[in-house]
Amino acid sequence: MIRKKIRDLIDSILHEHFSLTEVPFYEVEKPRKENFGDYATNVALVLAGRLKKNPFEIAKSIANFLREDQDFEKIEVVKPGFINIWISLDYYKKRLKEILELDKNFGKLTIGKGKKVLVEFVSANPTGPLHIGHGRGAAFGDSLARLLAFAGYEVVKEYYINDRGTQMYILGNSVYLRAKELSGEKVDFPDDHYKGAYIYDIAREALKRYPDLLSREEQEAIAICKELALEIILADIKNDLKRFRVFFDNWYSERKLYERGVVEAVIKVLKEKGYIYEKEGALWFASSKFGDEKDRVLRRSNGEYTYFAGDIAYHYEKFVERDFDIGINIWGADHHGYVKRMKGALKALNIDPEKLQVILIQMVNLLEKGEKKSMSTRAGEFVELKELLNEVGVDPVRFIFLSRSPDSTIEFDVELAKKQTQENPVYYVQYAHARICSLFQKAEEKGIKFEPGKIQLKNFDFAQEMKLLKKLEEFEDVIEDSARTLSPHRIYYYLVDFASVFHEYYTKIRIIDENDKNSTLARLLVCKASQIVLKNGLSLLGVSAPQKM
RNA sequence: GCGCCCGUAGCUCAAUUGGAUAGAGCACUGGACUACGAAUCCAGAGGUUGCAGGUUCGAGUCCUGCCGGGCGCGCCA
Repeated sequence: MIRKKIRDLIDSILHEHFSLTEVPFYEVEKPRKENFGDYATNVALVLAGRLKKNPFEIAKSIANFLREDQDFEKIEVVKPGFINIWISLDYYKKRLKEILELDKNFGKLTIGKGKKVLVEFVSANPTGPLHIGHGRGAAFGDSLARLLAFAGYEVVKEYYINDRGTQMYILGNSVYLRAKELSGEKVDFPDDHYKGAYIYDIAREALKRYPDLLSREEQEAIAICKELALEIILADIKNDLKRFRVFFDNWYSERKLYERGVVEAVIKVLKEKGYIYEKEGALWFASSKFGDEKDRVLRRSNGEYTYFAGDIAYHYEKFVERDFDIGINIWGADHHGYVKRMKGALKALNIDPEKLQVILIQMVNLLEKGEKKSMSTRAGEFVELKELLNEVGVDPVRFIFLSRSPDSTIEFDVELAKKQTQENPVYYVQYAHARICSLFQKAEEKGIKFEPGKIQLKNFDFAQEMKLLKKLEEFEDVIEDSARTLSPHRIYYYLVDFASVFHEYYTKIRIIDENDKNSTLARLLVCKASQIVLKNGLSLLGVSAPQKM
């Protein structure tokens, strides 16, 4: 964490020698160009205005203090007032051994300070199998959760199940109607019902389990169908997620929220605050007082609560009863209009809306034979996640989904994804890991004992290894930045970059040289550290790091 | 009409959150295996960051206005 060290050092210089009590935000970054140093800072430029001094002079003065530290090889002051810093080889050597000692824990940070974070994601309605859009949300949420835990947050992963309400009823009725159809009855299948083929499967199962289904009273039969559908679909969803290496700590039932009376209780709280009123037989929440465009219905005139009512109760529990410091909701971008009312509800309940961070994930567009396909669960038109996993595999799918910022729409060309397995960047990164594994096997075969603690680094100059050493050092910074900006895709780019540096090194340098065991061991040390970084990085994305491939 | 997101190389996307000469992969052209894995490497070509203004030491990034695309605007979830 040399970057943090630089920042701490500059902070203390500013306190001591510039008598600044509060330090404004400035950058300590890895410059794009090598000739601008290993790290660079714009601190002098930021301070120029405040101190009313020439930034170049400020930079020179700060640089002089920095030069006293052993870990820096060289410090330069350039043009408008950038300070460019080169790190000493001794520092990197020291770090190499630390990486090996930390192993699985290398990259772990404490910036989360143990804050309790609830990451809620997928939460797809249990009205049909997961499609690839859900897959993106699943990969993202899961990876983000891993990342935050690694960064020192206490993370809980949760799936909110909408197991009640209108859509569930429609699901039950869809199954019921299909069951009738299967028994030879002619039915009018409404357009707003679920048309997927899986409904027939569930209907068949219903008829099998309840042979007298159709002779029962209609509402009772529909209720039976609903429960069965919920059970089967939820099991299917859980199964897909498990296969996709996505595991939840909690499956949070909306229905149980009602059974515990939370919804009623929260509405009562809102009523006492005067934000609830009745109009046209419905119960309304005055969300427009809190930034929403208009007021929203909580209980419809037919007595049914809306989804929103349950969601308010759910979030109330999250922040009040369950005491989470941060709630991160990962929603499809089509739900963006929902954010304002949700935050409005939090404000009304005296909960800081900043505690809730909603990440909107853009759509996955399906391109099949050059044509865009609409994806609707209701119409039964979608590519299922399991189908994609069958054809492409878990690792590539996760890797592709995590390669983009949530803000950007993914154009998913199904044919290309199926065909492209060999050229997928995931193999590029995994290959680097497998190569290292095979190196160690080779070394063992040749009788080279790798004992990190005993390796002598004094006579090895690391000239060829510098690029790798610098890249290794970056890992923790990447974790920090990814966690701060909630951007797992940054890890993706780092890993591809890292693999590239490693492949280049591997091609250029003969690592195992039986005639020079000392140098061989020094090089193997760098390889071991690289292996650790690749493995830890891939694991944050939920992608495997194979020994062989 | 209003709101959110996007517009960067032929295609798919990055860009350290306002930093220095905008980078990768795919595709294309040419090269590298009698040595640890060629699922690799090296080199080349490819750009007025949608357009026009503005803010400042400095803009792909922030502000305003256009243009184009996606999504949403229910007593559905």
